[in-house]
Amino acid sequence: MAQYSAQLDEVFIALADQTRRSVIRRLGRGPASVGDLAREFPMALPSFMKHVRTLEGSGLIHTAKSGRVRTCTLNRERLALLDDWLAEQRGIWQERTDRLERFVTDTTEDQ
Amino acid sequence: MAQYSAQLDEVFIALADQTRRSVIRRLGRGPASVGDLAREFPMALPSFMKHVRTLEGSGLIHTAKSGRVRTCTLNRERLALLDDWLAEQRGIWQERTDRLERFVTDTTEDQ
DNA sequence: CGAATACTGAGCCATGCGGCTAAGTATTCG
DNA sequence: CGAATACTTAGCCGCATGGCTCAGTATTCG
Repeated sequence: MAQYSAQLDEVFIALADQTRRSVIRRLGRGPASVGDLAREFPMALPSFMKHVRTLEGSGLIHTAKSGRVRTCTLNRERLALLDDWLAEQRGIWQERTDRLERFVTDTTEDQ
Repeated sequence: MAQYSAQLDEVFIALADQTRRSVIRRLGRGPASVGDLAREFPMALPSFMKHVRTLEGSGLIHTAKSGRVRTCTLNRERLALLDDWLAEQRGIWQERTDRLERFVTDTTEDQ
């Protein structure tokens, strides 16, 4: 569970940057090399590589080197962590709503 | 759209911290004062207040001061930004899957 | 009124992040 | 083989973040 939280940290941190979100969006249309991806952003390659490493570290993408080219692929399953977290939150709210409704019903019945 | 992206930044940044996610979870069960919330975390009040301000800045929570007590309330609608973003991603993947399927179908027909 | 409570503001500090350049390595092409 | 390509490594820089303390303000309670 602490591990789950650390993974969530990494995913949220990875997505808390416009550049990295753009990479995710781009990779949604299919794999691409680091060079191809980098060309779309106004920064030097080493700077861009840091973003790639951050994304890879979070598990949101996978990369593999073949020859001198590193290809990046989206790991769609990883975003399920966000779904899970959102579902957890909604579960908590629902419990509260249920409790409130029970409370209202009960107190109404008592009058 | 650039504004939408800036808002996403703030939401993701706000959620990229264990403490702040815990606050969100806690507020899911109902409003609470800054002091009550802070008591659950091993840090000084001014440090905790920074987290509260970050959350408020992102729009995820709302706070209001009454007397000497500041009460924090969850703003559930704000998490819809995450749903929207996730839906956007899935839309992109779906397009790609559709294209791939069309490609496979077309090339199969040609043989 | 005076003391306790609940923040609030100012400012310090260490660390990390996102950018850069310069130089190095490993493949591939002619 | 030599040049071009595609990263990769190392290291610097400025700023933001997340923690702290200490002192201040505004309410509330006895």
